[in-house]
Amino acid sequence: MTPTKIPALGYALLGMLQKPSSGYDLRKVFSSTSMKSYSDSPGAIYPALRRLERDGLIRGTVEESSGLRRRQIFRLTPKGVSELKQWIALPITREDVGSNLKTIMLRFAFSETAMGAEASVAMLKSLDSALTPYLQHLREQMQVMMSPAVPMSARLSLECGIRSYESLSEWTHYALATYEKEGRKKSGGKS
Amino acid sequence: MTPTKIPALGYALLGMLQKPSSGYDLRKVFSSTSMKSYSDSPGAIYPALRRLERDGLIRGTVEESSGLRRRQIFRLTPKGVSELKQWIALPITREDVGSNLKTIMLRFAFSETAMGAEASVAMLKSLDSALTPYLQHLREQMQVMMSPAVPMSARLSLECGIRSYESLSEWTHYALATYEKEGRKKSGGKS
DNA sequence: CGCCCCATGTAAGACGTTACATGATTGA
DNA sequence: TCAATCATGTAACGTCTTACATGGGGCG
Repeated sequence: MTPTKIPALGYALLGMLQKPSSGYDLRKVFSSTSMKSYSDSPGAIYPALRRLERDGLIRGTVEESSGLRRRQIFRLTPKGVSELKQWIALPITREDVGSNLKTIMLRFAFSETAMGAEASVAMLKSLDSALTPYLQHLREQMQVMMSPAVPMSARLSLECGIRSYESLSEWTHYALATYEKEGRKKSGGKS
Repeated sequence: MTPTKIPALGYALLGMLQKPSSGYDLRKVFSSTSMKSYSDSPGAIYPALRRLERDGLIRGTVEESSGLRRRQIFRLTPKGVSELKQWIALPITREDVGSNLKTIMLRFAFSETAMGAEASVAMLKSLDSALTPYLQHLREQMQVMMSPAVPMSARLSLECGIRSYESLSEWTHYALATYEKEGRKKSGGKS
């Protein structure tokens, strides 16, 4: 369906554009948050915006009224909204957990606004499921690394990864509990 | 001094080449570990190796004796060794901690073989120093996000980052303690 | 003999980085 | 009026992705 594959930066922009913004606004957000890893340079953002517009996922309208200067405000089109939702709802695999964790967290951050709390909860469950086998895989690698031939810094480095995924696993449970609490508040105490 | 800037993949290869290997060997390691995020495709690795060789950082020699088939074994040149050391010894800044953590951990993993345990310890201390202000920065962002206008998934996403850096901080202390223990063992109990 | 794995490569295209360019507005 | 910031772009360059190509070796 999607004619061209969208790179990570494109999806980050789509997610941000759930609130209509100019390219400059987006750049500011990108450079002031951890999203700067998706590039905050104009040479990346403006071409990316034009590609998204070319593909009909966003549309820009010039704003003159605000007295300042020609500013292009971009908004998601219906097609853009559905593309964003589809990206967020993508299944989470063990491989993703290993190499695209940043992207997964970005999708999660956008999930509630784009698709509601149920989708966020679903993502958390999916993430938790992918995490278990991945952690097991890492622990197996640790067994291999226990040979004294392996330098300690390499072993510690792997240990750092394991700890970080353990902490992530704890976070998923914490986040799920948080959503449960919220749900009870909204639907009235049914104790 | 270095004529061309070396991308992350190049340094990953340099580090791996502390043990002489063929391009195929490297690919296998890359795809079977978390280093696959530096790309495990031949279209990236072989050109990268050629660039490193062009810049005099590695040298490849054909091996025929093993009876199998034409295989190029690459080794670090003295220039390559010093480039690798210099990369590992780079100072760790708050910004690095935010956007290049993966690279930092890779440098640490290589540090002991390349420069000895003292360098690894120095990296850990440098990392710990950079971590404190970065964590503070994240906590300040959390204050901003406490507004109810911010969707919970976005807040949780930031919380995940904070926890992950807290866990990293604990790991640095654990790793430093591990090196201290090692040091005592080697230099004989001076209790 | 055919098939799959070893081991190496190449070509097209898309993308990001870097650096520069442009003009209009605000503040000193 | 000078500098800085706002807001947008463009061009060159290098690199990665994807997909394909090549040829020998072992195995059934």
